[in-house]
Amino acid sequence: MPRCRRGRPPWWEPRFQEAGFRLTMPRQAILEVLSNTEEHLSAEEIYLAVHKIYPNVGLTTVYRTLELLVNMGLVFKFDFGDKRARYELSQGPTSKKHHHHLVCINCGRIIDYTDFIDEEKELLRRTEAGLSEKYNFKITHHLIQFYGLCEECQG
Amino acid sequence: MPRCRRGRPPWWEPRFQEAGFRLTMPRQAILEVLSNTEEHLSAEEIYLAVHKIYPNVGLTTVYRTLELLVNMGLVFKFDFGDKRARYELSQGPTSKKHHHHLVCINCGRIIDYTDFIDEEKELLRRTEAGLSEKYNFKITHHLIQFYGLCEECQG
DNA sequence: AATGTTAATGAAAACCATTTTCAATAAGGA
DNA sequence: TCCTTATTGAAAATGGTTTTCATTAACATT
Ligand SMILES: [Mn+2]
Ligand SMILES: [Mn+2]
Ligand SMILES: [Zn+2]
Ligand SMILES: [Zn+2]
Repeated sequence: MPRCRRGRPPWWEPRFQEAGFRLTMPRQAILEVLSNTEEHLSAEEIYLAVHKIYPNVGLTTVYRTLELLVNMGLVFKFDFGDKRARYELSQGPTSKKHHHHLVCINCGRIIDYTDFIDEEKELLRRTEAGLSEKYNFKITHHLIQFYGLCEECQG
Repeated sequence: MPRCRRGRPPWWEPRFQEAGFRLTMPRQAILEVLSNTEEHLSAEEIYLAVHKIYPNVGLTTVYRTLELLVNMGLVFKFDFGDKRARYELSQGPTSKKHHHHLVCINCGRIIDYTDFIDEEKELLRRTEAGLSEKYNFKITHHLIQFYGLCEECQG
């Protein structure tokens, strides 16, 4: 199993360095897969993608790596209601910023949206401030999803 | 197993009537349990509560009934990240209205909040309207949860 | 109140995404 | 290159939820 050293060092390398985790080939492969997709992949989907290039990487490692990446804050883990966790790179140089999701309850399609987030941001800021004070609750993050029917699933 | 007929007919009776579902004892017992709690119970917790009064009601029936109630819109199903679904009566004469949740990532405590929902409502309305138009997405419902540390889990 | 139809039920087994176990491997420092 | 030990893969276990299927009971009809 050859070491993964194609091109320039990826942006996540220093994150592993400073955290003291080993930057192994399976971990790099998983991060590459997540970097090169627009979708919200499940663990098994990531496993299959990695498996094409490195057939000896196991599903267990995919689960373990994803847990690590979530703990490191490099990856977000979502539940869109289809009985399996789905993962998304939390950020990155090329990637989009923080966003919320539209979830089609018919076909399962996920739409990222950032459009109305400016109005939302202000509300969120106020709401979080109010809640923090009222309940003395230290908010760290939030989950906002809208469910409904996508364009193709209406009519 | 005696029929459940204590006191005045509960508010959900007509909902079963018109939907053509049979109002059985296990179903009534489960609705009673959900009516008499402030918590967000799991299927097993509901099962245990029902089991105290009707030991012959099975866990399977609890799951099936909850699925039915969710489909009927009488109950909401939530994922608060503790590996099991949690359920809450969606409304009712005495119950509180639509609300969102604060989830403590340390102790798992769930706080219902309705306080800042008036400001939120307006934002939600605008956001949903904008999203609907932009993506031609017909929004039916939403999920909003704030995660963080509750009063007792800080400092 | 008795009957018939069939939705609803309970116990056990199956399901399946995820986690754990454990011996083998390899990343990175010395 | 050698050592330490974090990391890995295969297989087994886990655990919440669902399915199966024979039995029961809700309730519309007598
Ligand atoms: Mn996304
Ligand atoms: Mn609630
Ligand atoms: Zn759709
Ligand atoms: Zn707490």
